[in-house]
Amino acid sequence: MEHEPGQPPVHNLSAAPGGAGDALRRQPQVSMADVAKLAGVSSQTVSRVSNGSPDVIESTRRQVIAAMNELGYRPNSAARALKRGSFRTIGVITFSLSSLGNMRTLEAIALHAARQDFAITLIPVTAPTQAGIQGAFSRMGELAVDAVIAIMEVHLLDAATVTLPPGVKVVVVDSDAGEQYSVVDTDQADGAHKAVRHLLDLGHETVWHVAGPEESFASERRAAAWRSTLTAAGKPVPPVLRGDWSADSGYKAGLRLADEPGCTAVFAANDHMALGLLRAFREKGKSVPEDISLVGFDDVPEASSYAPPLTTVHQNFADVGNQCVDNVLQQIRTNTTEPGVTLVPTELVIRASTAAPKGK
Amino acid sequence: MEHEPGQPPVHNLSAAPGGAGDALRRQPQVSMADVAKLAGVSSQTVSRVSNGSPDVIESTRRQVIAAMNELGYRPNSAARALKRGSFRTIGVITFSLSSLGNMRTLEAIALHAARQDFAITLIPVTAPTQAGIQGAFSRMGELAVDAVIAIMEVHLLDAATVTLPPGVKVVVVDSDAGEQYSVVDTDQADGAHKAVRHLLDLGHETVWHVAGPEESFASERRAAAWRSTLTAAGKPVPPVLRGDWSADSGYKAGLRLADEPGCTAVFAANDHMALGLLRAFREKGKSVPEDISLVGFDDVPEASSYAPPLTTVHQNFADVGNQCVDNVLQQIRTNTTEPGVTLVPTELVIRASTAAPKGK
DNA sequence: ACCAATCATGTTTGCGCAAACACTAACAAA
DNA sequence: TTTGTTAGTGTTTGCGCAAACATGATTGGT
Repeated sequence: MEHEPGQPPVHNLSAAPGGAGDALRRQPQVSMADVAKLAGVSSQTVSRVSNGSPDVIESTRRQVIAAMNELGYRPNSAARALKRGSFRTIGVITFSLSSLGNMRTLEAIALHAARQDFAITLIPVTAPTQAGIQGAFSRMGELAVDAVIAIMEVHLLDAATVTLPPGVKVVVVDSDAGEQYSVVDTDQADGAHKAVRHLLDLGHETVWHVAGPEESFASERRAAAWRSTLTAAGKPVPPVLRGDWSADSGYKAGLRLADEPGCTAVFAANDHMALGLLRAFREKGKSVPEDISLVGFDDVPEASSYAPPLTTVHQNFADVGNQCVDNVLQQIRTNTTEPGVTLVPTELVIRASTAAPKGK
Repeated sequence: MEHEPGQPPVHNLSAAPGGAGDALRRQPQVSMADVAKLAGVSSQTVSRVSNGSPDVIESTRRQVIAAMNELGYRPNSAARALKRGSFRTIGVITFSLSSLGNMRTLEAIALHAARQDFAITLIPVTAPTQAGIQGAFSRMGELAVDAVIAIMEVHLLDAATVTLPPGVKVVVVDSDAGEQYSVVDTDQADGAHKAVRHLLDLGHETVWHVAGPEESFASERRAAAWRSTLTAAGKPVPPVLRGDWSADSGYKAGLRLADEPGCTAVFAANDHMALGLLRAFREKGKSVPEDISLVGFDDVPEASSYAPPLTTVHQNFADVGNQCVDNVLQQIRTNTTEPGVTLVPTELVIRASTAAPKGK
């Protein structure tokens, strides 16, 4: 077996060139030509080695690699990108990263993309305004990304007259724009359904709901699923309380709910609001789960340390991220744009915040 | 005022070119030459307009911009980077993003960099191993970033034989490697000092400490400051309990602490562990702050909804991020590398989890 | 009217790389 | 032998842009 075909590209060269001297001005980069000269081959051969072409005889390859190491050669990705017309880069547009879910998703995206040798460029959007998004997409264009993953509410995306360079693929997270874009998201409806079903199965007459903000698709879909599950079970649908995802808003909702006589079961649209509810119930002298059962959504790491440990719907953010990358890469490879929705399943994690209602 | 000097670069061109047709293969990008032809000028003039050179007469500029818009021209950043030798990109290396602090810092970095027209490339490191870091830095080299911000424990950085291309600047967060690198970090010691001081001032005999993992510099510095504050006050120094930042580990520590007879005040190295402590104390029948006072660190958004609302040390992650970017940009501009430590102050947020000890 | 000093623009060049093609040597098939 | 055939390598070319320099068109000063 002389030189097996398709050797992996030679990356990861160590040993930077010497002392960089004065290091003012842009250091003359070591180019393929330099390596070629030292190795006594043509620069094209260096290119071939650098790209793992199988058509290089082993001895030559070794010489070239030796020369690369000696000079500390690093491929210049600008030139490479210029020539190839691709940076192997995916742009990720996000609003606030401060939501746990977004961050986890981003992390998974970055990891998964790296695995396939794609880099991630982060384009943060300051304000959820037309201008903000417009600017982000514009920057995208300049950055010559091969694809874009947008982690945001899609109605904002629509509002902006998106002017992506033609040929750039888009995947959207957290939206219902499956007809226009490729969408990947947690199966919100299924998760909410499981949560409500669980409470109903325990024997509760009905389930109250503390929803997230109206602008959030995730919130709206959880609410819709809550409602439809109740309706399907022939249970009354109590009025929706609305929070803003924060523990504080949950606390406020909890204060009201604690005074609601018939309320024995609550489904909070996320764990942080559930935390607020827990606090409110405690202050009002309602114990969980004896007086009121509570289910959250997200399964934040601390959920098991809430008092009591929270029954909640686990979201698999890593999977969402992976799916995004796979989807986008697929689009790049096949050069097609395929709208559609990919749903990532959830899992109900039952802990100590739910029980059968007292009377039963 | 005909044409004021130094007009801002023309970015943000709207109106993508028409229908992209079949859109297979790499779309022939609209180049400066195309714009030049349409505008009836040389491509150099287009370049000048694109870069906001003041040496272009207003009428010409308008023509060029019109042509740009008509064709949907977008500067090709690959070519630009090739020519200029800079991508205007900062690489950010992180381990897990799932820590609140890291993600907040990252967000601030992204926002602040964008403000100065720098892009962010995310380089995630899977495992805290030599190989992992090595790989990340290697990718950095290929990505031709102008600078690197490493959000990680620096001992890992040291362990890797870092081979960054010469001329790339580095800033490290969360480390004490101020002699080698430029370091930006929360003033951990001051924060911990404030926390302990607060408890002492309330009249507690001493303060117990639930530390983070030993590998963490943040954890170690908080612990050191806790110790020195006690010592300076002439108080006994109880043994350190050690957690791993998780609420669960805090819970376990809390179980032990609750049985400790003389323990009336605890300083937890982060809020999540404090949450676990709270739960343990509750289960053990110890009430906070009546029996035991507790201070956390981080000031996570939910801290105010803990039971009771947590007194904690607020970290200004946004500031850390901004400082990182400023620092790195400064290094790029002046082309110098200046080791040193920038400390971002903390703030003690007093809520309901601390009080004077019962006897007093 | 002359020259010089602007100013606005055009021309040439090459950044580093890899696609396309050209070439050579070695060997097999006819 | 001649003619492919292939494997390994070299040569040319141009990606899109902007620095450097060149040119032409205005000015203003004398």
